Amino acid sequence: MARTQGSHSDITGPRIRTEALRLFAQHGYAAVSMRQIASAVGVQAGALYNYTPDKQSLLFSLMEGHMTELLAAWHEQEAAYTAEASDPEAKVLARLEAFTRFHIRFHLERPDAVFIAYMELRNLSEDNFTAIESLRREYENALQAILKEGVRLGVLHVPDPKIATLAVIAMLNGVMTWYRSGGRLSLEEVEGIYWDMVKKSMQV
Amino acid sequence: MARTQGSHSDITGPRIRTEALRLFAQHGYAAVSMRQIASAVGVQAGALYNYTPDKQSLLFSLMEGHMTELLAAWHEQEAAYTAEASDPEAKVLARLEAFTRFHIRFHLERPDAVFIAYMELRNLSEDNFTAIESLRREYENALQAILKEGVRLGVLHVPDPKIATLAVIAMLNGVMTWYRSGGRLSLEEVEGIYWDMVKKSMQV
DNA sequence: CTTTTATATGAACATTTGTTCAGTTAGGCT
DNA sequence: AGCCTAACTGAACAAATGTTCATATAAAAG
Repeated sequence: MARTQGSHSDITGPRIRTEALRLFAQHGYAAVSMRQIASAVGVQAGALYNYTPDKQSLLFSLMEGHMTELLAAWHEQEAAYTAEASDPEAKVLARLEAFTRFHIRFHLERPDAVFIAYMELRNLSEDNFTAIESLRREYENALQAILKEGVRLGVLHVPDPKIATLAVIAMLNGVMTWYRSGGRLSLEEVEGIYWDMVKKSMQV
Repeated sequence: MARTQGSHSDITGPRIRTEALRLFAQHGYAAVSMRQIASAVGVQAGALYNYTPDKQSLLFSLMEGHMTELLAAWHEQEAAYTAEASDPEAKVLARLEAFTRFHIRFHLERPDAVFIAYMELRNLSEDNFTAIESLRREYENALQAILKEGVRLGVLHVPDPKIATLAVIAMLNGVMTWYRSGGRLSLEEVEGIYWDMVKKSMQV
C-alpha cells in the first residue's frame, strides 16, 4: 500500500537525485561511485537501490527529467507568446526572441542538469540514448520551425535552417561556460547581447 | 644511450597516443582503463608505463599537444594573411574570415582531440588544468584581438568583445556535433554558412 | 659470439567498483 | 499493545581498477 504520510524520510529520493546531479556534473558519471552519492546524501550505498534499480537508470532518469522539463517549459512559454496577436512578421521575430531569452534563462538556472544532458550521452545504453536524442531533436525542431516560418515570411535570411538551428543553440549554450550570476553582466544584459547577435546573424 | 635505429617497435608510443585519444573521446577518460588502451595497441597494460608515468599524464600530454598544435597552426595562418597588404578595414575582416574558416577546418580534422580538450578538463589535476586553461585563453585572445581591432576601426559592432569571442567560438564548435564528411554539405559550404552568420552577427 | 639495453610480459598488489541481501530499525495502522 | 512494512544498515561478492616489478626477449653494439 502506498505511504500516506512521511515515515523514515520522504526526502531521501529527491536528495539522491540532487546529489547525483551535482556529482555527475562535477566529476562525470563514470568517475562518481554509488558510495560517493550515498555519502553525500548521508546514507549507505545499499539504500540507493530502494530508489533506482541501478546507476545507469539514475543517470537516464536525471537526463530524461531535464529534457522533459525543458520541453514543457518552452511549450508553455511559446503558447504565451503566440497568444499576443500582431502581424505575422513581427510575431515570428518575437518568437525567435522569446526562444533566445528562454533558452539562456532556463539553462543558466540549471547548469548541472544541462551539463549532464549533453556530456553524458555516451554513457547511456543504446535505448536510453535513443530516447534522449529524440527529446533533444524535438527541442531543436521547435527552433527550426520558427526559422523556417521566418524564411517563409521573408523576414529571416537562413540559407540552411537545420544548420542555423544547431549553430544558434550551440552559441547560446556557450553562455554556460562563462556566465556567473553576480558577475559583471546581469542576466537581462546577457540575454540582450545574445539576442542581438542571433537577430543580426539572420537578418535579410 | 639513445636508440639510433628501430628495435622492438618504434611505433608503440604513437600508437598508444592514437588509441588513447580515440578511446578517451569515445567513452571518456574515466571510463577507459589502461588495459583497454593496451589491448587496442596490442600490448599488455604494463608496457604502457614505458611511455607514460601514469594515466593522468597521458591525458594531459594529449590535451597539451592538441592545444599547442592549434596555436601554432593559427599563428602560421594569421601570419600568411597579414602579409597580404590592403586597407586596414578590409584586412581585419579578412582576418576574421580566416579565423572562422581556420577554426572550422582545423577542428573538423581532429574531432577526437577537440572533444577531449574541452570535455576532460575536469579530470585534470589542478596544475595540469591551469596549464591547459592558459593555452585556451591564448587562443581566445587571438580572436578577441581581431574583434577589438574591428571595433576600433569602426568596421565591427561588438558590444562586449569578450562575450562575442566566446559566443563565436561556441557557435563554431557546434559544427562538430553534426558535421560528417561526405554528408550533404562540403567543408567549403559549411565554412561559408558559418562565416556568413559570424560576419552578420557583428555588422555595424 | 657476447654483452648491453630498450622493450614487453604476466603475475601480483591493494583499492575500488556496482550490486545483493539477510537482518535491523522505526514509524503507521489496527 | 502488537503487527506490518518501507527504509536502511553493514557485510559480503566477484570483477575491475591503476600501478609495480622480477623476468623474458630480441635487437643493437662491441
